Amino acid sequence: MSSMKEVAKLAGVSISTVSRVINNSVPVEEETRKRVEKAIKKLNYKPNLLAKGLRIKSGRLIGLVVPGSVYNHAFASFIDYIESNVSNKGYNLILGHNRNDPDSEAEFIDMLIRRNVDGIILSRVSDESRVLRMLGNNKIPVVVIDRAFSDESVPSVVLDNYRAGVLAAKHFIEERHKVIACLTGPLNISLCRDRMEGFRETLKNHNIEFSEDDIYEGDFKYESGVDFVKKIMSKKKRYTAIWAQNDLMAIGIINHFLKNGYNIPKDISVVGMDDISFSSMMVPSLTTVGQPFSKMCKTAVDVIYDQIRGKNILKKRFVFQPYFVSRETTMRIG
Amino acid sequence: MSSMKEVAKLAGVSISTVSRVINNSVPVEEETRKRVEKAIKKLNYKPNLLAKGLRIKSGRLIGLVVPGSVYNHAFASFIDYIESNVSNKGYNLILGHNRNDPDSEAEFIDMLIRRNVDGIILSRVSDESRVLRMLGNNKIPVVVIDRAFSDESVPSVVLDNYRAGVLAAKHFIEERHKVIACLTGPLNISLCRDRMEGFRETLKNHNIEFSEDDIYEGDFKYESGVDFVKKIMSKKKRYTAIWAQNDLMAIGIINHFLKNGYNIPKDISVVGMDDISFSSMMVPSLTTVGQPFSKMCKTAVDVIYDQIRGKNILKKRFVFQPYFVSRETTMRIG
DNA sequence: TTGTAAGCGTTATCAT
DNA sequence: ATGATAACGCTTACAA
Repeated sequence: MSSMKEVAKLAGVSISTVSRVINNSVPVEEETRKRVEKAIKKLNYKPNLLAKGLRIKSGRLIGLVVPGSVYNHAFASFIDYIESNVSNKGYNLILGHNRNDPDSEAEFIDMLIRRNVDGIILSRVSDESRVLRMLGNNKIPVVVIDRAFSDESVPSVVLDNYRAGVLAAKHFIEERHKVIACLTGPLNISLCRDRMEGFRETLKNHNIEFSEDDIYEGDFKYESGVDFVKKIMSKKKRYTAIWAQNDLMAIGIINHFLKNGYNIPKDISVVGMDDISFSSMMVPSLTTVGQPFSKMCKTAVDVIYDQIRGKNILKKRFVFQPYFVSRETTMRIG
Repeated sequence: MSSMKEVAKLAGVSISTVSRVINNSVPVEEETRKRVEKAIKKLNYKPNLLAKGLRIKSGRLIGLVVPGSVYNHAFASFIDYIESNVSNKGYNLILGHNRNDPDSEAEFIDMLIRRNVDGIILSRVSDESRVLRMLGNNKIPVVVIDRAFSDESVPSVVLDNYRAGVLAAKHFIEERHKVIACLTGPLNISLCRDRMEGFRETLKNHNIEFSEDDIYEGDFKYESGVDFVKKIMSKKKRYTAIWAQNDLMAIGIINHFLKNGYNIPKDISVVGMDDISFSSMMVPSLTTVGQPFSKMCKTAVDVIYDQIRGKNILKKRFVFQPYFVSRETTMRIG
């Protein structure tokens, strides 16, 4: 790699002139500019980003923390969308999985700070308060995606999870279901409770019986859909409709029913959530509550970008609406 | 962020002593070390990685280039596994998608070089020769995963794709199939041709008729499985077994058959390839030829790591064996 | 318009 | 064993 010095020498100018040509910050005489540009081309010179970053205190880097799991397809799209948007803005993405280990998560965030990252996108950190503490002194732009921080000073990009529950419930109501169950995600996660609330209240408003006994707590994994089916098959109550709070669990539910000779949707209707790519790639295809991942990721990056450029983020919480996709795993009763 | 200077001042030593304590390169008196360490802790000092990287010419960063696509689940696991291994070795991962655009790919690799990355992992670059040219001058450790470079000087981690074809064919032979088709990936990709060869030759050795007419070229996407079924349904020839060169296409095939009232595997056996997580999460579960992604990714990172440490990579090509997973989309004839 | 020089936060060479 | 100091490659006052 050639350096500015070499370019300067070849062009017969000082290194600051080279810098000026590159950043065209200050006017440079046309003739010298040409000379410098020729030298740059000849040496195939590209500014070193570490040196630049050290000097201007910006690594031109954005960090993304995701909960590490191959099995959560939703996060695969997150990474994809975020990377696209980040690179569109001329930044690079530095990726870190927090495998639900607060220590390695902290270590990663530490690294980010030490790299003079220009922004950090957090999705599902394992220890919110610790992260906040780490970020406290350094005024690095941050945005939380998918799960809001309780600390309202950090901007977040979230789904209207309550509304997701409403959409799922409404669908069941329209299709005249009366005996309904819900398989939630971990209930210590507030978005799961929000989804639950929307679901519960909508059913209640329509005078459909739905109690604590009809709520089952899962962990967002496929297996927990399977386990759930085993559990309810051993009970006397026969549900006609089930909402799983993510597609993976819904798929587990459907598959285990199918394996046991049930017909979906004739015997039982199932709705998922997320609208991952596989939900339309199965038979029967999955009816689900979708999240506008692509838009959410774009917004997350925009929020970081605005902060970088010193714009005041007025809105602290960017709420997106879920959409309902009616496919083949649900049908009308009777 | 505090700097060495501040630590030095607080500890009452010179900044070089601080550096020595941190890197314990040179012996430092126990008493001063303690003092310095106390200062470090007190200031919560962490070395700036840009400054360090600039000085020692190592960004402690490894770049990963993947073909950008949400829909290829296999690459989601790639990213996951690579990140784990990279971070285990104390490096960070900087991620870039090459959306089949040689220019943005080149730009990304350029960035990597300018960041003093310590290694680059390439999977499916769109323009091999260009990448090689870019890397030519800079002796950055490189490894190619999933697809070997024709230039044998670059180490690669690959699957024995020929063997994958053999495994698929063998299974069909054992199950007494005679009328067999294959849906390949893009045939300009050599690994697709390798898979094809293993498949074809094995069938030939067992005197099973299999001609060019039974080979269909797909593009690794779900839709191409669907299209394939449409195509063969309009022909007179009735296949009893199909090998798709990846799971996504296999799933497309199966689903379209199911939608048209066929029974899988009774009417037709289907084998996929990759063993993505969803292949075991469907009904019927997918019989497939698996790739040991986890091991391959670990090896790729190890190969980079060895190069970084100056070890001579003797073997230039690390070949992994596929494994066969017999599940529910295939059955014996008659 | 251009050049000189200081400084970003390290490491490494040289004295001491 | 420790401290000055140059250097890594860049940006940016300040001077000219």
